[in-house]
Amino acid sequence: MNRRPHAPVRITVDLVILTIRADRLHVLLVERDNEPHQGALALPGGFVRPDEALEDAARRELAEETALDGGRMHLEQLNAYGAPDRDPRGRIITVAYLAIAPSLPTPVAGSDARAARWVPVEEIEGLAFDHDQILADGLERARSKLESTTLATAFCADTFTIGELRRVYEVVWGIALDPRNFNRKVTSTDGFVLPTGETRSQDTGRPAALYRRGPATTLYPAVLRERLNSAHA
Amino acid sequence: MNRRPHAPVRITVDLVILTIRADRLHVLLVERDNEPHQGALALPGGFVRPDEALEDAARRELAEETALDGGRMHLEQLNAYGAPDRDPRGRIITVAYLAIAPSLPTPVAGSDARAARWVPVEEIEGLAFDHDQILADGLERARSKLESTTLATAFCADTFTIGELRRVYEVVWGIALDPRNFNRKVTSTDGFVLPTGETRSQDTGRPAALYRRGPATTLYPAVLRERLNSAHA
DNA sequence: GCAATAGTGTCTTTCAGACAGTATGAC
DNA sequence: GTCATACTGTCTGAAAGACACTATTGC
Repeated sequence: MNRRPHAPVRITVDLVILTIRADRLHVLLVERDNEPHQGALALPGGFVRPDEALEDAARRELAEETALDGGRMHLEQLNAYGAPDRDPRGRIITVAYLAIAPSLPTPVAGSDARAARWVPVEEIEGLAFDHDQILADGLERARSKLESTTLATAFCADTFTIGELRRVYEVVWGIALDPRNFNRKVTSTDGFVLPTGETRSQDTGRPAALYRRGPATTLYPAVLRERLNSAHA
Repeated sequence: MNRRPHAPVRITVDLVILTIRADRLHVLLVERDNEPHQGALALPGGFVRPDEALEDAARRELAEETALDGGRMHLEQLNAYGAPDRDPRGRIITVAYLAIAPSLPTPVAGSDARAARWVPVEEIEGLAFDHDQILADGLERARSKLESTTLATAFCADTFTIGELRRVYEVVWGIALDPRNFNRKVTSTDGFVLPTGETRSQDTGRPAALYRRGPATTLYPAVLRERLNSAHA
């Protein structure tokens, strides 16, 4: 029935690495310096080594690209993409991963031989291969998981203010949230954030209390996004 | 840097096919008749053909295994599993899919050369390869998506009663739900179910109104499971 | 003083959860 | 009639959303 039932293919991992810079959601992109799609922007990634687990390959690429301690960063598998014609070099299946990086005090640059740079997500179009689709899936995953998990804290440094956490939600969702209701919601959700007892002065206004991540991973009740559900005829 | 950067691997799709039979959640398993794991139970699956998209391969296997019209069944990608030692035959990466089949009036049996059979999920242990993990991930995905999507209707026939839909939730979640509150919730959620105007008599009791799937795919507000969140220290 | 942000309190509405009571069939 | 299930209505408490108000800083 099968012509070549054990058709050999090659496997890559591609990374959707998200961070927030200057109140905008950015993704790390590389400029391709080889064919195919030479010169086009693409998600960072690379081939999986023969005896390497998929997540190990993703974490290796993550460390190479961001020059950060990838081991402490949030990393989760997104999806596998395997359309037969997705890469002109042959059958290449990619397993995409979503990574969340904290806002970096020092801008990361030139960490790798390749020219990697942070690009605001709303300015992105026409990525190489099917990377537009992968990016869209990564964004949707991140937006969705903000609701029901503590993923938002992965965008923050070790300690953060409630205002910074709120800005994560606002930037990733692209909507404004009521600061007062958000404050009540976050501090009353058991295990979401823990007060450190310290405060931090801003440019202006009252200094904000500092928090660190709590032990919770899922949120109940969830932080709700909006009522734009598809529930109508 | 890489020893063999383009290491060839083989790709399979494995299927977690869920259905409800006699008020119990079942998954379709096959008995392996080849090494490795000969004689052990495993998820149905097979190699992806050279020019076949991943989802096409999954739908093909689904149709082969269930002898049903796989085209109308719910099918979604679950995860990729690629531990280097997950298959003793070499580097084999599997992309798992979750399929939901309606309760079948006629028991499906002997649809394929292989001995496939429905097994209640609570009786399953010791599947071949890493299929215990894949099954666990599939169950968790299904349980989670019952909350926020209309996935539950995929377990039902074209027309169904609210009681049948409630039994889907109860069986998949393994908890009891209040029939009266469930009824109010489902019928007041816009686009979830549409009344057909017809009724169906049961063995006993008042005949129930029949509904069909509505246009909604996501539910807002969600149908909540329970408060056993991990939000405590 | 003003501007800006942090944080508290209060009211309203929505909705989950509990449960009384009625409706309609089979026997 | 009894029994079983379908369905409606009502009450309560939890939590989201709106928003007035106070607190603490830099200027």
